[in-house]
Amino acid sequence: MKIKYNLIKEEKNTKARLGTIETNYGTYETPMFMPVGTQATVKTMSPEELKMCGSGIILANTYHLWLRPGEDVVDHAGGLHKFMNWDGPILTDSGGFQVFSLAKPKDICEEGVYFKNIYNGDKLLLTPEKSIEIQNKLDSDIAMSFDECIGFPHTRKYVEDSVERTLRWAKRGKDHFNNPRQSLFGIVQGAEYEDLRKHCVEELVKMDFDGYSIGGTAVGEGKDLQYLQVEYSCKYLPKDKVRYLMGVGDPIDIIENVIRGVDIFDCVSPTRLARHGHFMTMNGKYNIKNACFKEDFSPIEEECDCYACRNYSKAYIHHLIRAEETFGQRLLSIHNIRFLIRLTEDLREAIKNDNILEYRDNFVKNYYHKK
RNA sequence: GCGCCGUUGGUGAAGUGGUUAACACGCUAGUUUGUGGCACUAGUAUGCAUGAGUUCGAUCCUCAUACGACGCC
Repeated sequence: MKIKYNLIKEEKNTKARLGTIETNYGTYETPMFMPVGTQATVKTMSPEELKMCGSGIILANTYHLWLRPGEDVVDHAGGLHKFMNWDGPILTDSGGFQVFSLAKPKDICEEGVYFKNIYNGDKLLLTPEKSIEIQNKLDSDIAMSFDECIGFPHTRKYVEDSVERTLRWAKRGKDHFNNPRQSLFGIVQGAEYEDLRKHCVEELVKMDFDGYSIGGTAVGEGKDLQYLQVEYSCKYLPKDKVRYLMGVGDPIDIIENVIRGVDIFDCVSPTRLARHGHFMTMNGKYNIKNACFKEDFSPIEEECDCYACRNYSKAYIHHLIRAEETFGQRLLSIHNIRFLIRLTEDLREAIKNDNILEYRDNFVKNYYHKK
C-alpha cells in the first residue's frame, strides 16, 4: 500500500504539525527521526536494538546497495526487509546526495550522473530510471526521486538550471516507477531562493507524489539559511502530505524545523558521533574520551531510558572507546539514537500542549549552556 | 678495579657547532548533518644525565661526576 499521512493537529503558535503516517509495517507518529542504515544496517546496531530505541522508519541507500551487494541479491533475498531482518518501514535514498558528495559537476548531464565505482573503478551511470528500478527491486516502503543535491555556495543561474533538471528527473522517475506497494517522494530543491522553491513545489505537486522531501540543506549553508530554505519549502507544500527534511539531525535544527512544519528527519550524526566517541545529552554534546570521564561511574544521562544508560557507566564507555572496542561505539550509538527519538517524543507532546516555543527556549538554554 | 659503549619529552626514538630539536605513539582539546564508517584538525621537551671548559655561539667538541649495558681480572 501507499503510505498515508494524517494531520492530527497544528501547534497553536507555530507551523509545527502532529500527525501519523500509515505504512506497510504499522502506523507511526510524526514528528519522527529516522536512523540511517546506509548499507542495510544502522552501523553497529542490531534491529532489536533499534526497536528498543523506538525507531520507526529507517533509511537505506540506493547507491551503496546498488554497488554492493547489488539490488538483485536483495531482490532474491525477498526484499530489503527480509534481507536485513527489519520488520519496520524502510525509506531508500535515491543516490541524489552522492551527486553532491561524490560526483564532480562535469559528471552530471541530462541523462544522469557518472560515478566511479569505489570498489573496482568501473565507470557507472546512475539515471532517474535506474535509481527507481533499483529501489523498486530493493522493495523499500518509500522511494526517493533521483535529484541533484547541490552544494553551497552556488550561483542563481546554476540553481535555476539544476531545479529544472531535478524536475525533469522527478517526472522521468515517476513515469518509470513500478511497485504498487511502494510510495514515491518528490524532492524540493531551489536553494535559498523562495521563488525557485515555490516553483519546484508547484511542479512536483502537479506530478502528485506520495510525500515530499526538502533537499539541498545541511550542505554548509549555515543554520539561518537552512531554516529559511525550509520555510520557503513548507510554505507551499500541501498540508495533507508528509514532509521529510533530508539530512538534518542536529537537535536544535530538528526543533527549529519542526516549528517550521517538518514531519520527518534523518541524519548520520547520532551514529557517526557515537563512533567517534561523542554523546548528546539535554545539557549538550560531550566527548566520552575526555579525561574527566575516566572515573565517572554514573550513566551518560540519569534520566535516559536507553540500554546504555540503564546498564553502563561513562567510565566503562570511556575505556571501551579509548580501547577502540566496538561495543563502546554500539552503546553510544544506542544512546544517541534514543536521545533524538526522545526529542521527537518531547516535541509531539509540546505540539499537543501548544508550548513548543517554550520547549525550544528551554532546550536551547540547557543544550548550549556550556558554550 | 680496568677497558669500551651509551644517557634526547609520558613512551619509542631521529638529529645538528648557529633562527622555532624530525617522526610515531600517548596525552589534552576540537570538528563531523539524504555516511566513500572507525576520520580529520590543533596543542603537547624554554630543553638533549649533572658540573666545568673550549667557542662569538655547545644537545652536538674536551674533561670530570652519576647512572646503565657489554667485555676482562
